[in-house]
Amino acid sequence: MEEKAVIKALAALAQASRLRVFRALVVAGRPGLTPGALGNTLGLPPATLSFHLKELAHAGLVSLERSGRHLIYRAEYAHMNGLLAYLTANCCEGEPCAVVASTSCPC
Amino acid sequence: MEEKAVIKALAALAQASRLRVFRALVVAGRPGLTPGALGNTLGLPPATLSFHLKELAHAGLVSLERSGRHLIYRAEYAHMNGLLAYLTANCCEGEPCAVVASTSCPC
DNA sequence: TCCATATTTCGATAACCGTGGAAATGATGA
DNA sequence: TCATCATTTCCACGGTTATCGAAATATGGA
Repeated sequence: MEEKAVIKALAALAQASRLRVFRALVVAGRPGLTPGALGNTLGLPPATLSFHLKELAHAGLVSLERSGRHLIYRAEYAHMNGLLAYLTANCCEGEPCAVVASTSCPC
Repeated sequence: MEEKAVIKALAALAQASRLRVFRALVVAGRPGLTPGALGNTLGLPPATLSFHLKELAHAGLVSLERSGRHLIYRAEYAHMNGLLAYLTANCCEGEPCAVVASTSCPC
């Protein structure tokens, strides 16, 4: 993962409404959530929510799929894991160190 | 870790200069680095670097210690790990999932 | 005490970001 | 085709952020 993508992802998450949206999608897992459901849960007006979802999608942290007249948003676990890995890479000059924020999420 | 702290940490990292500073400190490990060394490595003017270091310190991502006429900045691994854990908590509705960004860094 | 070096604070500027109402777009079923 | 519901785009406002030169503040050594 490149620095630019990392910064975009971090910036996307560094905002209360977006972090909540993303967390809700992370918890939701495979089935994902529609903007309507997210809006109800989090109490965000449609325009605001749409703005933030686009921001998250741009950052690669969520994906969307149309299903009838609904959209389904899902967390992109691989991208999130790339982000975590970037932050911990080459930690501590090779000293023994348990971070190496693991792996991938096969949800 | 609370949402507010998480957002502060993410915002602190969502900026190229700061991310580079933090990464340099993560790699440096226990010995840490002085602002002078960071400035040389990253080519940042003193005022800019100082601004960013304060930002990182405020976010809890780095700590500093005075040593003679030098300051030593270090990455706060525990805080970083708290951040990673927050992002992956309760992932995927309890489906089996390898994320759970591990543990702590005993560097 | 005084100097040289390390680092921070001040201040000004330009650019970016979050918010949400109102209007537009897109999709479906009748 | 039309009515309806879901979602996005447009727009304007106020607030926050990054940058860095110049000046101020440590600190230790001579």
